[in-house]
Amino acid sequence: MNRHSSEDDLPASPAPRTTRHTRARRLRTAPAAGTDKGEAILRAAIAVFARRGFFNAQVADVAREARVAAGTVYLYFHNKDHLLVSIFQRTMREALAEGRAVLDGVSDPVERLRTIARVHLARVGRDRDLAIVTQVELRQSTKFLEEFSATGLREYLGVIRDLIADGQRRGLFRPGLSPTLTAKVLFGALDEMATNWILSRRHYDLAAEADAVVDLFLHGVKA
Amino acid sequence: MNRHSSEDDLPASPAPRTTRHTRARRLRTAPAAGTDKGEAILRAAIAVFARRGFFNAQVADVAREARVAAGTVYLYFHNKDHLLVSIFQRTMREALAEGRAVLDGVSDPVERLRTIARVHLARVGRDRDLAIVTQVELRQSTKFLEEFSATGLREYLGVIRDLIADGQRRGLFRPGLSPTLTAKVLFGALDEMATNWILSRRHYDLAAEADAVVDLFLHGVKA
Amino acid sequence: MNRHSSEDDLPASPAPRTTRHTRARRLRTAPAAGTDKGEAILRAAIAVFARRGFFNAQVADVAREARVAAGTVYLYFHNKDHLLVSIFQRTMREALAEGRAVLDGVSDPVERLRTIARVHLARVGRDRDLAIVTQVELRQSTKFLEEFSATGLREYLGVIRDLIADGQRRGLFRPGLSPTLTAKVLFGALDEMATNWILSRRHYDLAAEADAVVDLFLHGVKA
Amino acid sequence: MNRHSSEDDLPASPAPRTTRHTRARRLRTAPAAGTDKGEAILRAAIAVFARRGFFNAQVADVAREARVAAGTVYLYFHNKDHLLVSIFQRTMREALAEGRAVLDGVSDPVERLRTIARVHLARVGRDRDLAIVTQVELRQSTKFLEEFSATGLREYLGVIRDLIADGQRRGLFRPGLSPTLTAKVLFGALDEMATNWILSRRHYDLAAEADAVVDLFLHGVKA
DNA sequence: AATGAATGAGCCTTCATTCAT
DNA sequence: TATGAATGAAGGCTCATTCAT
Repeated sequence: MNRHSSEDDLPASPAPRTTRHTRARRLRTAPAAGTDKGEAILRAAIAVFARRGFFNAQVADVAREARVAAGTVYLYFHNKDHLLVSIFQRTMREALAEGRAVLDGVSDPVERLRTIARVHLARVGRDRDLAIVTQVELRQSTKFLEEFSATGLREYLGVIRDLIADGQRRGLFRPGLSPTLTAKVLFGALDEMATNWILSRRHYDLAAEADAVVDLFLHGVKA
Repeated sequence: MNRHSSEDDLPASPAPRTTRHTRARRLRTAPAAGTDKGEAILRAAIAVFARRGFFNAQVADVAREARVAAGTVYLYFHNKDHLLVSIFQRTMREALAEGRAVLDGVSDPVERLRTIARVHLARVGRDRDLAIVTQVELRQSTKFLEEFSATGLREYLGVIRDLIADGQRRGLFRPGLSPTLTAKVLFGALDEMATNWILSRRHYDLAAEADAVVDLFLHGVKA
Repeated sequence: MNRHSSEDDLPASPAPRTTRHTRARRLRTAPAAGTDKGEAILRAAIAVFARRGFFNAQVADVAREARVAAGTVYLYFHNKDHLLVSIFQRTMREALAEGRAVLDGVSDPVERLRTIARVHLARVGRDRDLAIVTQVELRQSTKFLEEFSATGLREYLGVIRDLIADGQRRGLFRPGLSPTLTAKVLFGALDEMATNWILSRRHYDLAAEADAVVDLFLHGVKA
Repeated sequence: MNRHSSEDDLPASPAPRTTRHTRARRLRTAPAAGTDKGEAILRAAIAVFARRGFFNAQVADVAREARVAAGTVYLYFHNKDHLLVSIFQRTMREALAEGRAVLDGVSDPVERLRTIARVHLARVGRDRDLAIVTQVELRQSTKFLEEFSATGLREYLGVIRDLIADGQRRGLFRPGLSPTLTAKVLFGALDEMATNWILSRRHYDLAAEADAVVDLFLHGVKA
């Protein structure tokens, strides 16, 4: 983790230069998924980072996995770090987009909770390599974690927090609870389920546990 | 993370080498805490790993922080990895010991839950550097995480799981809950509180949140 | 300075390739100056080499400066070295041509000396970028220097040497002097004036010093 | 020529740390010549740079020539550039010291001139590898040249200039001459003799030409 | 036991050059 | 002719580890 370059967003095919003298390659925000080389490199990075860990993975490994020359990686990403950051940003953006889309028609706080939990775990459970990267490799350093925390997590916790507050206003949830703390508890529970799933040898259905977690979150353990 | 050497336990005062070129040095299991150089090196490692991250920290940094020559580190620890593993093992052992001691006279499941939460967060909140290492640096790779999971976490979750099952038997907790999942949820909640505290700029009292978490865990959010 | 390709001369409009995969492209000897792309590339190279130094300059920089694609450079020049060699050869040729033209009607050895010095310094002082390349960048390696020495310098020194010998024959110059050494001394003096001018922050008139140098060369320092 | 590190002076055996936490290795100014590793590396660098040119030389080559591991070079020099800078600084310092020592008892301006020329050419002629480095490799970039100019050359020219001015005051030299220009002319002449000697295949005695150059400088070419 | 100079394998990144379009 | 995306060899530098003292 040498230098940080969080300026850019997602990689893509080297974009047509808008100005003549663009030195630093501008990278488009959304590559045509599955079509171009940047996409292939990013996929390769996910696989390689998951397999060997970010620090042990070599850029050459990623290039090989993407069936690309080593130098080509640098046409699409500023450096090794940027690969990880890009994976994170892309994942976060897609997750939040999916979440918002799914939550769109749901106004009942309880139902929203259930939806969030299901989408969260279904997403993680869908791509094990990606899950390893986001659940493990991304949390390598406080630097990344802080970025993670500052960027995506804050927003995610915000959604839950608002939902809780809304439920309290509607009289559905206990008024004494701190929405912030409550949001952290739910996220922590889901995150732990995810991490446990990754570390488990068994390939059980992670999403299937969403309802149980929400049930516990709603009613507690007390009889 | 080059090679792995999980064979040994905690470092200690270097035993006399039996042969001249003993590659693997024999390290006592339990160093007289706080007394010898191995202890100083371990403390230094915690500080340095917290400050710069495990991968960016150099063994020479740790040695300097411990006011010791670089080579000396290798008299007490097999390699850089072993420093991290030792920190983890020592922390885990102490945490479990403290937990057991405190839980010793407490039989009421609810009270046990409260105790666990308080001790957990108080421990993390007591030493920020150590917390950074255990909450962040230790989770760098699946390799470490798996060891973490296999060694300490399993036991920790076991304690909670048993407690839940006991509560269920006593009719205190809802019978339908999976003790295992329930344990993960509680651990996840506490762990998230801990990680959030580390990433937060504010130095609030982490332990103070234990009761709120337990209350939520016990009664859920539902009104 | 990877490979050397001193076979060819100046770049020109790319000749039609005879075979499909002709590795060495045939380049005309004398491009229509100022008209074609090769000329633009050469100019760009001078600017870029002067600005960043030959080794730090990238071929892509030259291409960008010439408003041409990177690959186009290779249609006109064999490789990066060839750019430098071409600059040198062109400059040398032009300098010698100008020198000969100006010296054409001058037969008096003293006047010839004065003319040479004036033309030399005026030439260097006319184009600072080019001067940087010829005075500094071109002298990077013994390889280039040897070529420089073998090609242009030898001829240049020859002109001075003959002039000195002629003057001696005419009884104008001291008979004891070695024409060769004397030529080197004059060239060294002029060259040093040129290099000093480049390194100086002040943009004084270099050519204005020609007469003083010649005066010194003619009469020495002795009172 | 990537980064520049002109802060330090000559390399030497890793100096005993004065303070405990010296991160950046301080390098002593004058290594015990011929005794330590830094010296050996510097000698190796001169040989390798002379043989292959600075840019084409690899740090590994230098290390091999010095019979040292590649990493060891970095214990004594900050980076590749620093090797070249160190050669230059050391040479300059020694040359100036020798010059001053030899000039010490000489007050007659003419004799001083003769002495300077002899010492200058004798020095260059004494070590061909070193001469190649200082006459050729060191003049690679304006960056180095500027440093060269600013550091040693300025002082060198200053000595000649003062000598000229002194001679003028004493009525030995022509009053109309600019001491500065005159100094450049002499230096340029000597420098050219040196460079020519390097490029020449014949291994003639460079120092032997000193008197002829000075004679020309004193009396000019005019009969 | 302790030191710290020395080692050398390892890796990210650059950039001259190619070639399909 | 022209393009510029792709290539991949090359090399400076780091740093965990060793070992002579």
